[in-house]
Amino acid sequence: MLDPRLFRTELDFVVAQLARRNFAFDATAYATLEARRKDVQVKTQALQNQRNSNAKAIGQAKAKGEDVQPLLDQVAELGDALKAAETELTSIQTDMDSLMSSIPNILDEVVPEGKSEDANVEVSRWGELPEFDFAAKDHVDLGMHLQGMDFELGAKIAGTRFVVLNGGLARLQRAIIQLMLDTHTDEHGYNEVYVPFLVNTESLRGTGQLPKFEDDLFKAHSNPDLYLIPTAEVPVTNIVRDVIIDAKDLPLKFVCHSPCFRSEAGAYGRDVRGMIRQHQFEKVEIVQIVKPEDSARVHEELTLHAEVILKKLNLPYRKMLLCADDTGFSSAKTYDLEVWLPAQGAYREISSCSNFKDFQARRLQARWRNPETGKPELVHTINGSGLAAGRTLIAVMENYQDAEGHIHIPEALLPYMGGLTVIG
RNA sequence: GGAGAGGUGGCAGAGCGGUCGAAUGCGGCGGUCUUGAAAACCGUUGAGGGUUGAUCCCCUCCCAGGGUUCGAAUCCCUGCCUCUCCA
Repeated sequence: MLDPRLFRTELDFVVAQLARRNFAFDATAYATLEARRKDVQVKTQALQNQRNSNAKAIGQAKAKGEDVQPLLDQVAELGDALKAAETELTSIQTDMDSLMSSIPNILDEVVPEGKSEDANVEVSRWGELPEFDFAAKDHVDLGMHLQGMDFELGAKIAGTRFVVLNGGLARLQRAIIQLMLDTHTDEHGYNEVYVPFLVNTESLRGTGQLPKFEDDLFKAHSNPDLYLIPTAEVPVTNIVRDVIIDAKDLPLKFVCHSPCFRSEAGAYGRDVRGMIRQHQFEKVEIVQIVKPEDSARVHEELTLHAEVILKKLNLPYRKMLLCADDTGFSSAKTYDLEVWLPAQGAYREISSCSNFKDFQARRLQARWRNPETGKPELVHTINGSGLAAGRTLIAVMENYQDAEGHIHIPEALLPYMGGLTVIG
């Protein structure tokens, strides 16, 4: 949610900024609605004031034992007028709210213009690409060869875009998750949390998935108020919903491992092969709740925290600054980390680190008490995958394969593999 | 699954349908006293919104949503949540 005051005071600026996203904002319709809101709100409050003073007068007259019937007659029609005004105001406010909550965040000034991922800007690149003296297999061939990855079984049990991992590969994914959790808690100072994987509409509204992106979510059939989380960002960030945080407790740093569930409604036919795009995948999410003045710095820092995992696994990657059109609805600025997949000969997204500034905080009413003003002010929220575990598994498999189709365990994962050094 | 109790300000805890945004205690903040601190005493202390140049002022909020009433924290209905007892 954007600051309503911004719309009242700098409408032209807002319209121009939203245009960068290709978001056509109807300023005229907004202005009309806003004018009506003001008008009806003032009217309603005047009527409420009248009702209150009438009631008070009647109470006082009654206390003195006076006859209140004349007063009662006097206020007879007030009730209907007030009810009508309140109904109209509520309806305007509902319209205003749905309008406002469907508007994306304003982009950071450094975000490049662009209408597709081709316009994303490479910020940095790390690692040396592996060279094989044989034809590198992709993770699907490797996984089937090792009898550790079964898509047909996933399809039988659940449907398309599901997988069953078996034996060493199942353990490898768990090792990857543990490495991430240990690194973020022990080395980066995050607090590990375990959270619900089903969340209510309030929570999804708070982080921005609702109302616009319901199609991307799985909804619980028996309880229409519950959805499977598309990312741990939702439950974790909602920890601070409706909270006023002490300045001394900031920043709050959370790390959370969870499964993620996505309908992939807009992705028919994309990445249908393998584990790249599944309805269910594991992810370790890192989240920071910070003072506004810190968010730009922390966004860089948090992205580096995700990069540390790739470096520990010695996986080549590049960091991309997403362009205007590729930046998510709630985000002001996003870095994607893309890992090298030898079989595809391409870099693929493995982490997305975003600075939401106060956009989520305003929806969440997540605030801190600024000691300088003494007032509650909105926090900034920042999060990123650190990393997507399923895709990390793929990357490890493809980058650490040998000519026999065996997977050599990266050194950083050995402590978690129970003595296993090679899968195959 | 059955029976009951309850959800009030940062916390604890009052509140005959009529100056109740809400007693009181604790905590927080400011002050007096003190060499300093503690104690004691005095004062202060919720959030959102409207209006305004800024105050004043006004509105809303006592779990959520409806209802009754001139008037609801208080009465009625529904939902959510918490607790106790029984199975």
